[in-house]
Amino acid sequence: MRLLLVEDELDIQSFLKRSLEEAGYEVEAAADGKTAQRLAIEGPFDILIVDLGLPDIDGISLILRLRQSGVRAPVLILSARRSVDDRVHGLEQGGDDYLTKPFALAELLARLRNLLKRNTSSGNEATRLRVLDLELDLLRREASRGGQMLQLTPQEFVLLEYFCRNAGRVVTRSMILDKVWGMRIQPDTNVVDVHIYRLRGKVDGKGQVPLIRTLRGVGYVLKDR
Amino acid sequence: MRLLLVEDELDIQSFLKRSLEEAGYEVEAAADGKTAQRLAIEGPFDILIVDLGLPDIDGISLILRLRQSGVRAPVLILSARRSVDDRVHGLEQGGDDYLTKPFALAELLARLRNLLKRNTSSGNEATRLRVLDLELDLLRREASRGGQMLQLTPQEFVLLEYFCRNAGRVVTRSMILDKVWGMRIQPDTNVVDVHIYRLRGKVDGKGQVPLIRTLRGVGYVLKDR
DNA sequence: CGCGATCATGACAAAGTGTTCATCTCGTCG
DNA sequence: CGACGAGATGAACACTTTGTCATGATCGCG
Repeated sequence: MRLLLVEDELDIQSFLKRSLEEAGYEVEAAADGKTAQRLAIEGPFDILIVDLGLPDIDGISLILRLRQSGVRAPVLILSARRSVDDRVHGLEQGGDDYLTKPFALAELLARLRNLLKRNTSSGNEATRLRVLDLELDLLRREASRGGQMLQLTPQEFVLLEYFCRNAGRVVTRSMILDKVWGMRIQPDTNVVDVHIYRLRGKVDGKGQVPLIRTLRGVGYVLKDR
Repeated sequence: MRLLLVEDELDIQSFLKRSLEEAGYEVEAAADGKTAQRLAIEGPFDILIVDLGLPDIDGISLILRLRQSGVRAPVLILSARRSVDDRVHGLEQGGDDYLTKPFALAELLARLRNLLKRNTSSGNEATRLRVLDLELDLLRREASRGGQMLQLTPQEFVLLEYFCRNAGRVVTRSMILDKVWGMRIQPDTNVVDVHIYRLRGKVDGKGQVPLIRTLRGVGYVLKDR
């Protein structure tokens, strides 16, 4: 595993380099942005560790520039700042991670392994459901409507998932009870009604086109067109 | 869609037959188990509706016998019994469903559509994680150890899922905080400790080999061998 | 229009979750 | 060995989530 370490404080650099080599990485080190950029582009690396406090260039800018140069390897960002730069969060979408100093070496190593694994394994295995402008991420358990995140409770998510799997079809209360709550019989409960009510408050709120329609005496339908 | 209706009460049979035909099904009807068996084996059906109260043979036995004869079509079981026969639940694994009388016609139709869809679409898309004798069903949010169901709360499930995804690797508290709780920084919380404690009570309970090991000063590991 | 059934809604009770605090346990290191 | 510090354990509390219940609104039908 080839690793590029970008760290300007030389004592920290040498300490990390040694530790990383002991952990089995093949480490190249750079103390400033310019060197880092040159190394990163010529030699292919599996992963980069970048300290934000570089003398010649802002760490974030360096990373962005590397990305533009076609460097795809994940970056582990080191930062002394307690208050987190928002731009760092943005970077996480690109498969990066970060760590604030001081940190335990064990944690650095664990995060490196994590980044490498994430990158080599097949892409993110999100399972998604889409119905009109409704979107569910089944693994993250997150839902959104029209791009707007919905703040659903776990149970509400399950209910909405069931609706989406049966979009456009009538689902009766007892079907919902079966599949969402796993109950048979129990004639005297209105859990379904109540949860539909709460779900509507979040999914069909203010000014939106209502998606959950009631069929009196039968059940409910989720509109799918 | 060819449908076999097995119902001994003739008034109900004719009512259902008519209704089902109006709903677009091609319906054959039988009033006893022997006739049902003959019809089921000769003509191929897409779906069967079987009433449990047959005169000559127990409905469940009929279904089992049909299965042995190679009938693969899903069965919707009708039952007058309020108290549910356990064997019926067993059948559900085979892609069947059931309904207790009295029922709304709309519900019968909805369940038929559901059964047909389930059968035609690609098999169940459960996403599973396995570590030793631990098993997680990510979509159902159910976990078991050694075949024994674990009664996990939602948050405990998420935590255990994270452990399983990183089985055999060290995970630090801050990694867990990041990925399970989505927090950065916040040095003064022991949510992780407390939840590990609660999770251990369920996963590593009584006499079991402990799977969650503590690495002092570092974090935790889930044993994977 | 008025009645009854069905559904919606708000209030409440119970369970789940995160925090804080205090006390124990046990490895590690001087 | 003995002290220290990290982690485990357990309890108490506030807050959220979830299910139940009672009541009010609404629909469909005569």
